[in-house]
Amino acid sequence: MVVGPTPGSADRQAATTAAARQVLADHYSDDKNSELFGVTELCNAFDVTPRTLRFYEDKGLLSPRRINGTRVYSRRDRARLALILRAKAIGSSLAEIKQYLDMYGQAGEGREQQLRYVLQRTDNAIAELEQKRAHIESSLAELRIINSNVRKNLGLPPLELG
Amino acid sequence: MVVGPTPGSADRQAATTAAARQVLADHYSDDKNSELFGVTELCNAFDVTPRTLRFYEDKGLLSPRRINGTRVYSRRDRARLALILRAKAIGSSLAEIKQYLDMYGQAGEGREQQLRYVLQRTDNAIAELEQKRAHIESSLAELRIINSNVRKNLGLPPLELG
DNA sequence: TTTCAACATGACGTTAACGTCAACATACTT
DNA sequence: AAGTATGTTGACGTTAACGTCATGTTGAAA
Repeated sequence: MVVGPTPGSADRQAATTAAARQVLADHYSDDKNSELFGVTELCNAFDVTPRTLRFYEDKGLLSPRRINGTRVYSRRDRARLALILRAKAIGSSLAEIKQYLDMYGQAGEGREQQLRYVLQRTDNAIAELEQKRAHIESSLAELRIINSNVRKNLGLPPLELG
Repeated sequence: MVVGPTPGSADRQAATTAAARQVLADHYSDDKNSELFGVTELCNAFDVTPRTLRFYEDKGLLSPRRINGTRVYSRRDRARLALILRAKAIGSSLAEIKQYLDMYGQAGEGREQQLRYVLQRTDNAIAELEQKRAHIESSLAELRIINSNVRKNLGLPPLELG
């Protein structure tokens, strides 16, 4: 643990990595006696409509269990939904997200051929995400200059570091 | 100038900022005797179709001059196109991009009321971009764990730092 | 038992972002 | 002059990602 006024970037990265492990753990979870969620519950939690959940199910992105016809979502389903929405927020299509979710499925088992395929895919996905991040950094740099200029013209102090 | 084997993050940020200034300079350029581009020229350069350029023009994102009816694009138009495509790549809609481009327009002049409005908008845009970046960082962290696990299972060395 | 709220399943409608096609003008080459 | 390349404008088609009904079912409350 590091104590101090400005948490270093190392801390942030460690926290991010820990969060990532949790997401993966949820994803791998066996779903046996894990807590279950109803459709409205999930809809409220993630601010989506039932139609959206059904649409994702049609597209094969979600596959909740059915109890008497009614959909019941597991913790794993919930984690997948979170991944879907996050991926959407950075501009991925549902088709891409489907591929994306496959990578979260089985990274431990499988024959060598299968493993190499997963490896290839994650390599590509990582490269694409880094590319997107670079785009964002560019946009941020430009907006900060504009922002700074406007602030100067208004006689305001500069922005704090985000 | 810093010389060394591993260019520090400070260097990268400086380069990014410099690039950002250039983009803004292009955007502010007067367009008088600046080099001009034809439609196919731009299409090849950015890998888009003429239909796309016309569509953006209809939407008010581009407004090239006309010479004898034929569209002629200035350096400024080119810069705007680059901004459009970059914003698209991180999941912005054309409607959002239109707002976005407005912020690049005039950040120097305008009455105080106008300036404060621009300030507000850039603040918001910056916050949203940082949010997207956080999403990307999360995805990257997860994919790197998966990638690392697969590599371990294949007896391969870990990935180099991106 | 009726009633009611929450779920289900089609089926059709809608918006964004272009693709595609037809028909025409302009300009340069042969 | 005739063809060919390159541009223009409609106008309609298409795909993704849902929204919006209409209609039927089911479990719990009144």
